Amino acid sequence: METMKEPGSVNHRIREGLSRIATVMRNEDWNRAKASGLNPTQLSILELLEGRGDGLTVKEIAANLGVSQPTATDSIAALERKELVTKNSDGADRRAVKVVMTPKGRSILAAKTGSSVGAAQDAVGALANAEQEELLVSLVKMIRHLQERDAIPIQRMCVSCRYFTPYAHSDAVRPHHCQFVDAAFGQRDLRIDCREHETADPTLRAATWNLFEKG
Amino acid sequence: METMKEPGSVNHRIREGLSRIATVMRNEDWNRAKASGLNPTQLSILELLEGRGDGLTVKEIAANLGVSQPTATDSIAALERKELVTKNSDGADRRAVKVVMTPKGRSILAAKTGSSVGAAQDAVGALANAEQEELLVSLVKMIRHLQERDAIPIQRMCVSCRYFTPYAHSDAVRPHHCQFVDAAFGQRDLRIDCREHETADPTLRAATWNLFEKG
DNA sequence: AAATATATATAGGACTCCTATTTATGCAAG
DNA sequence: CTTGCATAAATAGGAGTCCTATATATATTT
Repeated sequence: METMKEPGSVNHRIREGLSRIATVMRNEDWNRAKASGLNPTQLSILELLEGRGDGLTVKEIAANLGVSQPTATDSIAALERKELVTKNSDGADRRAVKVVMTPKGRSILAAKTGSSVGAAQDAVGALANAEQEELLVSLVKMIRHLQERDAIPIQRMCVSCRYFTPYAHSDAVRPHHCQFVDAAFGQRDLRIDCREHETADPTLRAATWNLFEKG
Repeated sequence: METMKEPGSVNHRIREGLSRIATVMRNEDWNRAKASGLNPTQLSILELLEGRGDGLTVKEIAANLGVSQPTATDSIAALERKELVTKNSDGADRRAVKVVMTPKGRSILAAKTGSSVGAAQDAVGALANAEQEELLVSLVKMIRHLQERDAIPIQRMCVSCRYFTPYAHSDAVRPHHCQFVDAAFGQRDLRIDCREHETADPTLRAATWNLFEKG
């Protein structure tokens, strides 16, 4: 469309759109967090720690938050002051620490979860079911692309999980199979952050992806 | 999927996915901004001001950034110190100020724009063309939903523009029409932030949306 | 003219976020 | 086994985001 006045590719416009929605989500995060006496960064550390009994190292937390290591140290310190996390020494490496949630941290998280749908999720709800599914799959593809390029830490998604077998069934609604729970499930149930996730080795990951993408 | 261990709706998972990608984008923004001696907030104010000769009020900037008004004042002050914006008094309302870019601000923005594709846009590029189009349309729908609920300021999108006529042509590739440039264009050219945007009145907006959604 | 509403600015404080550097380990090679 | 490089986290120092509450100046309404 050279006739249009503005430059820019679809990619660029999609980025713009994502960015607008991200702004709304950041706002919602503030409100969600404030209700627990936290700020969004602190809350997302808590969420990150959820269901990871062994905890995470400072470095891992920094990578997941996409901030520098000293910044992660800062925010973890803020959570320590509030007694929502503690640091255990990592048995294997005495330089490292494992940050784990305290019971108090868990209760704060439990109180918050489940409440508050928020405008952004509401906007997703305005899409037709088929569109939601397509959107979810597109996001999975994008995140997977980022993972392969080390632009994002490995996420706990089905497509990188050793328990996942795509298109194991001929059922159009529930074609996939999760060996962990030994059950069939559909595109719209693809996990972005599954507690039971276990990263498959690169060979299996590649094979799984191949199957998944072909559909 | 009650058989799966984790709770959560598609909405929730989509939100998670959006949030992961937002983290990557935030990181890229840091790098883009740093290259200009700015930080992401300052850069996005500059981008917001781009192509708005009259400038924007502090309040409008705060709304667009999704932050409180004093925070906007803070960041604008930081930009003033760097002489990238100035405040003009608004002729109509002497309480208000119009923040406008200085030539120096414009040159910084010009230097930056066009460079740097970034991992997030790259990930969008990994999607098939049809998927990109669907993704863009889904984002437009979501943003429009947020606008209607005042959860986001009016964006300069085609679908809220008085120059936009959806499905004016029978051409499957370029069904839409922009009266500003008097040209046909397609779904993948839908603008998220068009300089020429002029907000249609609510009645026209509703009618336009109706046409657009029916497809 | 008084009361109310609106647009910014100010004050005060917690915290994010960075880079550069230090400290304590870990690991590898001579 | 010790010298030396790599890595995990902490510290130091500093700019700036971001909030709430409040003050100030102007609009607007009654």
